[in-house]
Amino acid sequence: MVTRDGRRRVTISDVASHAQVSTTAVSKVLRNAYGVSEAMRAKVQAAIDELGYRPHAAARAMRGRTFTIGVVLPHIRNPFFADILDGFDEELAAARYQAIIVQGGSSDAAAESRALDALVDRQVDGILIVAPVIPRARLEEMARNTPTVVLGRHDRSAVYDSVLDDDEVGAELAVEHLIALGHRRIAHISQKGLGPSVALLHTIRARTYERVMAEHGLAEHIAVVATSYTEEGGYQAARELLARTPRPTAVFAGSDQAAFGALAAVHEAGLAVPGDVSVAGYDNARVTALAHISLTTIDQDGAIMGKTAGRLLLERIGGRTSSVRFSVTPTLVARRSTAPPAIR
Amino acid sequence: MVTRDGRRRVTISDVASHAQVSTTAVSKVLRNAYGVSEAMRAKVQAAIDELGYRPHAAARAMRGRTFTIGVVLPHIRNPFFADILDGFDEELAAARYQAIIVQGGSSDAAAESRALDALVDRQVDGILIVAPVIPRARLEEMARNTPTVVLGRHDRSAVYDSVLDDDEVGAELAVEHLIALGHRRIAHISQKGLGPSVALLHTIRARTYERVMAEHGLAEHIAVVATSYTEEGGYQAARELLARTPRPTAVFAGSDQAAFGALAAVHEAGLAVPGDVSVAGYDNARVTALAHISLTTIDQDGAIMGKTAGRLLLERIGGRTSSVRFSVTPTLVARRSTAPPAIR
DNA sequence: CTCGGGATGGGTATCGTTATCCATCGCGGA
DNA sequence: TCCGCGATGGATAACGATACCCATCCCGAG
Repeated sequence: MVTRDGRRRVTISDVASHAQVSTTAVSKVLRNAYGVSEAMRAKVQAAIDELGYRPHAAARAMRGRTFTIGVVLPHIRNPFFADILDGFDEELAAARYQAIIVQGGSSDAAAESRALDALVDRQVDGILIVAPVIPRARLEEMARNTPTVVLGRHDRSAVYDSVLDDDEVGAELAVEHLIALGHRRIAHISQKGLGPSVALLHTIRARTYERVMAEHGLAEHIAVVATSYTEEGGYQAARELLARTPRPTAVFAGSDQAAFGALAAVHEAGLAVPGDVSVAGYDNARVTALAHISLTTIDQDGAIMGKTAGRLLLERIGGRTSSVRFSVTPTLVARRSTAPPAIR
Repeated sequence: MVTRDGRRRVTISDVASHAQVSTTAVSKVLRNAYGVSEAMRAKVQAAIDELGYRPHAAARAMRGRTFTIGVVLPHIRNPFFADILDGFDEELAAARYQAIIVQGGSSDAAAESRALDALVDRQVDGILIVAPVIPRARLEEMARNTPTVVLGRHDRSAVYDSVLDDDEVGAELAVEHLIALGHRRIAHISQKGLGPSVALLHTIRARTYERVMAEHGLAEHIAVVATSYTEEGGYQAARELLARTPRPTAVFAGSDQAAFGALAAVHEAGLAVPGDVSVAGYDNARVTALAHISLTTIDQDGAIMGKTAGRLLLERIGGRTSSVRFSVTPTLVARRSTAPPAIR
């Protein structure tokens, strides 16, 4: 391959001739393969360093591995994904794998499917897909050919690994917390238009909200507005909720990002948090801990989840075929965005 | 290539035999090359659709294009980058290019350099690098071989295109705004440890702050704390500033993310924004507009910058060799985080 | 002294696609 | 009738690495 400035990229043959050995020998050193003496290894490594050789990932992809992991995120705007990636990257870096991220389009099954194809076309060694909305069959078809870890989805599969938190426990914690504070008119912000699958985490959070409300005799106060787990979605949903009479005294948003939007709507309506309306989120994205936000939320340790996803993926690439499911138990983090309702 | 479930991936030869033509003909259709009749095109396209053929990017990379653009972001946590990517992706999708994102490690030159290498190894057709801190020589070496657009850096180059805002104007707007409100003890939060290069945007923002302060006879009140453009950095810097006696009445943070951290520190210290301390940021990330945050900031239109970066990159891939520099003029967006200082 | 086998290094087909030739066909002009 | 040329389709050598298989060397056992 000739580069634009006329210099050839350094290839394995350059290294081989420089070290006076065969390309096979160099390849073996690169792959840590069996049948290389210490002397050979040293000689080849010296030539590699001297020439500044770097393996050509595309060429590798034709026969072997690419040492590349593809990550599909709905959208990089969600700060919780940054927490996940911190743990994921850390785990991968140790194994000299590189993560590449593609955006799957928040809750858009077609876009998500395209993103997945793009990764397969690029011959990644493994895939991490976060909160996917595509059908399970599609996921499994993918996973049969490429090691796959699915993060944040509840259906079980024999062909991919799952990393998730117990959304039922988490949602229960949030709703119970608000009820314990004395709230009765508690509303919920969810996502819409993704089918009724109980595998999707927003469905579980919404159903759990309804169940817990009913268990406490608050069935008549159930109010779910389904928009999306984004600031915009949270804002729209909260505006709609605040316009109702009587308006809710507390809002449980299905994600921190949506809670952010809800906070904005509450302030914009001239109401105080938590004085007039309590707001709780879900994810405990690091940014929610900041003092001026201080959002009550449900913690699922993103960094741990990401780190685990990385480990599971490496194991699968290493040959494991059994299916693993890793679940973290969420906890309530009560901060200053929730308080008892005003007495009336 | 045999996939794990025993099925071969559909290749160009499968399409060729199915359509009863040569692989060359199929390749020509795929590339829109010269020398294909309408009949041929239709026949081949039908076979492609029937078999669900998708080009193998890695194999393509061995001889031609990958239709992949690499994006190096310091870290996906910064919400302003999401704004940039929205515009960028939109522009690329129309040309059937796929963007892949790698994290460059906030302000870590070694990590950034590795991320860049990773993209080159993967044979991307072009590179967008956002707010890089590596030496210009390294950037140019890269750009000579791969079409490159640099976003958010002020050095001029004949080999890559630049997209940026006028940071001098922006910083001036912010400081002048605070001065016009009546502030005198105005502090600034910057980044540290990246060398004194005047090409780096934080350097320009910091120097402009100092210049404007001096021009208004406020040289004695200049106070710069250099941490990093992150929430954590903004928080640490603000804590240090608030501990000083007398403490500043206004803080101009070099980025919205740092301003976020500063807001947290102010609240934690039991002080009010803007009553006790005014805070201004830079970037106008969409999230800053939310009512409960309502951060005064400097707008540089991220979506436009991203869209332009995409266009320039496609042009370069298309063969343009002249160098382009696209600069947006920032504007002040005054919100509720700034106000006149309390009378004392 | 030969033989067997482990350790080491190398030859080479192969992965899927592109790009550079080369071959063929049909048709109009000399 | 023959020649030349444009239009079209195909054969094939790369691209850079891997992995299978084979060749060689050395050493101890029989």
